[in-house]
Amino acid sequence: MRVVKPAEERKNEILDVAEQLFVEKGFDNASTNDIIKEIGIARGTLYYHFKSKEEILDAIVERMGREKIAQAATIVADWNVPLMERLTGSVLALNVDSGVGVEMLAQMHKPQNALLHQKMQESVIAGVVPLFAKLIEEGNTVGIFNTKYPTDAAEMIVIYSNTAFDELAGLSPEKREKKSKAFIYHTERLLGADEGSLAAAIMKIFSK
Amino acid sequence: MRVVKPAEERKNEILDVAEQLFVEKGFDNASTNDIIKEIGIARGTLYYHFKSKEEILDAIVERMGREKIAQAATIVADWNVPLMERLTGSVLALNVDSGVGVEMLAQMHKPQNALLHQKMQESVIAGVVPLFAKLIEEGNTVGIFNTKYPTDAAEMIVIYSNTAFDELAGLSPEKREKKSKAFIYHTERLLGADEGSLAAAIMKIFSK
DNA sequence: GCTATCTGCCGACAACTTGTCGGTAGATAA
DNA sequence: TTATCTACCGACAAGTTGTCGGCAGATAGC
Repeated sequence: MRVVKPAEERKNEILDVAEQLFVEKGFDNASTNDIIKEIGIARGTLYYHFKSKEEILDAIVERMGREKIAQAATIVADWNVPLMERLTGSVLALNVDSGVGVEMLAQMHKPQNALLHQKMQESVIAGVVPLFAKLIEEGNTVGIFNTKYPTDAAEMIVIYSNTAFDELAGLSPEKREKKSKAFIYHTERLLGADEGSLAAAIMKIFSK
Repeated sequence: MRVVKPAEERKNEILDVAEQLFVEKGFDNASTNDIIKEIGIARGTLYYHFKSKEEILDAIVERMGREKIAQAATIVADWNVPLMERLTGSVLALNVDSGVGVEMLAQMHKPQNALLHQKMQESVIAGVVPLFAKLIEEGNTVGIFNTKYPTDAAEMIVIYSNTAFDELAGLSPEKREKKSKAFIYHTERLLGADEGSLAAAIMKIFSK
């Protein structure tokens, strides 16, 4: 018996299942057969909605990226919150919180998911770096930051946080503590902020 | 007619061809058939020397990583050269020079090669970061650097340079110029070096 | 109400993939 | 001179992605 659904619905259904499988087993190890069996549709149906496996991956990345960027954007745009907290908050959102769960992020950093991870990184960088750059420029004029290259500083922070935050997962509490402090320390330096100023903002976020 | 070679030789032959194909077409798109046809051996021969395609990749990464690390190590250990130049020299070696050519590095950063790239990055980071960290500590005691977290600073520099240097390739000369300057600027800040001190060291290297 | 079309779906099939395995050639050892 | 051991061979199993002709059921046109 065949079940018919509107294209958008089926597409999302496929993306949901594929996303889970890709993250869980890795893009290469999860086959299109796994996807269609899980949903209970035929081969042809899958290829009716997406023209290749890679296109499914791209759609997933697009979707996840959009969510993350949107989330960062709301934080960045919240004028009620001090500048410094908006910056740290959105960096955190990008890496630990975010629509996708923590365990998912960990999965994404496994070698099998290198492609997914890289595409996500590109997507997020493209979307978020400009936002951060504006924030940093704002900080420049306000006087809490001081840097000649806001965009590049933003890029460096995003890239590093993205690759370093998952190392954190497998570390002992002390090492994690140290690495986090180091990250904050270096972010302050990159932005030309006073030592400890960012750390203070982060404390504020967590005490809320 | 069958040609017999000592295992080591055949292994290297396979690695050479595989490396070229993986970089050129991507790990997934280059098939083991491509490899054996190019060399002119049978399927069984390939799997006699390597137990999987992935093992071939790992061997390639291992070999490339070893070369890069060795190269960085020689530069770092050259006591005749000033500290600052040793640091910049080895960062450059890691990214633009090195045994593998420039065009190869560009290929390696294409999405198809995400896995190769990621594994290489891990390998290089593990090998090079400790070297850099020592160098930075040395700079701390000498007084040209000033940072609380030498290891993390080293890591940040290596990771960022590794992902940012290839963006450079596709940029206009002016943007490239600006991005390079930004990178140097940020490296100085991370290390707590005087502004312009690293830039000067780099000039020295290129004027040689 | 009766076709025609259009949308979503089906599953067999072609053309690949990776990895296995029994067997073979030729150098080396006994 | 025979046995063994190393490197090699190629057919094959099991699985992969993507294609394609055709079908079912809602919607549109008459």
